[in-house]
Amino acid sequence: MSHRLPPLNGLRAFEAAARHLSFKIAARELGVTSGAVSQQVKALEATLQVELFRRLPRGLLLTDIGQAYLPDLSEAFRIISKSTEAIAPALPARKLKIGISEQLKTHLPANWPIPSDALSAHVGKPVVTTDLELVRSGDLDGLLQLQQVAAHGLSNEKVAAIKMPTVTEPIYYICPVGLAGCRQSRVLVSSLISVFSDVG
Amino acid sequence: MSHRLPPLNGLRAFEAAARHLSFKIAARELGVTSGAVSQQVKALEATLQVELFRRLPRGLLLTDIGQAYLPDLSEAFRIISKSTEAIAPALPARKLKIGISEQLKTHLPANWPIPSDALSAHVGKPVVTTDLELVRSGDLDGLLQLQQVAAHGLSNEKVAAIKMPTVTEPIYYICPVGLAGCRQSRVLVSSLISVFSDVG
DNA sequence: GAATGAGGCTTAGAATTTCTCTGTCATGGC
DNA sequence: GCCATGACAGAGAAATTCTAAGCCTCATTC
Repeated sequence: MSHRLPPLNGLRAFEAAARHLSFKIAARELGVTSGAVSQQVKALEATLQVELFRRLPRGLLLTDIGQAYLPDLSEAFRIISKSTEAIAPALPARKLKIGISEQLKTHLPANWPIPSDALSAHVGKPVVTTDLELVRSGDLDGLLQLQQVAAHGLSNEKVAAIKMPTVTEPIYYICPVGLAGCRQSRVLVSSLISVFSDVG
Repeated sequence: MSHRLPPLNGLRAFEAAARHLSFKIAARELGVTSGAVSQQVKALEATLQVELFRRLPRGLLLTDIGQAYLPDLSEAFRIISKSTEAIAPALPARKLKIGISEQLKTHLPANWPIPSDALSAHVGKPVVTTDLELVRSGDLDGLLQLQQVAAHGLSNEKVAAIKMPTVTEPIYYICPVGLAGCRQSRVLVSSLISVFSDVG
């Protein structure tokens, strides 16, 4: 059986907004701006030729059609979420935001993480910085650099090494303690080991 | 309840390929190239960190994981398809491929159909041509032009009019008889009437 | 064995979609 | 009246998706 499906990302935006009756809150949940949610829902309404929401100055009301649509969509997404969890228990919540030092940057490929590499699903494009405060504040999830620095309160481990002709430079991964052993971090570390060398 | 969802378009590609055990056939069903399906499935596998297919020189086999995933996905898409049908009975199957004459083109906005307009969900970017054979062969779904021409075997109707200072130019819509009254055509015609004038 | 066709893979770049940012508008509360 | 809130709109940036072309591994035919 072949399905005829509307824009799936638009459905996701609608479903989140319908649960909260708010583009603003849905945007936060989806990790995008409210303008993006607004555009997605509007495009979906145009495709379907139906009105799903009544817009108020401060929030949304579901139309009867929107109200009828929501339960099935929520159920479908629940099925997808549940079955995805069953086959891939550790689906990453989002990509890690990593900072890398200028020095380390020269050793990495220009478009690291390589788009076709599995790591790119777990780590976003890095920011070039060594500012620990960005990690402490939560703006970044971690830092990768070649210098060892004091990083009180954070996990600070030697995770890989760059073998050069005369010396071996260790790579340090500094991140909140809670993220140190998480799946994304583990994938990041093993990717670094395959690009460079183990800390051995 | 908030869902954690993998790339939905990737799921769509996987589900179609899994039903057919063929990227080629799935591509035909989805209206894209097999390369596109291949890339989508590969990206999904990378995100989930699982193998969903075993690739053979001529076709696919599902892995155990892929086999486990398929029924739930098919069910979720069936729910979405069914509930979408219930609220929007005439979801367009695809966008109409329309040819417009050079002359008519000068009267239309440069980026017609306007992306934010409802028509853009029903009609793709037009091709500039007056070649009726493209309609007969199925390469185009219809032609819009200002000259009346003989078009045996096709529907050939005056659908709107351009009011100029000294004269009124009718717009002719030529298409296969079967498409003349379909939803996309009707949206197209009413859009032309709102841009220009009724044939009155 | 050689030639050919089938279908998946890969890559680069084109095309499209999605996103962000900024400013506007209509409230709603003080 | 002022300010805050949240949806809307548009332009352009960013990301994703797509196409086209060529490569690879078979499987079949001559």
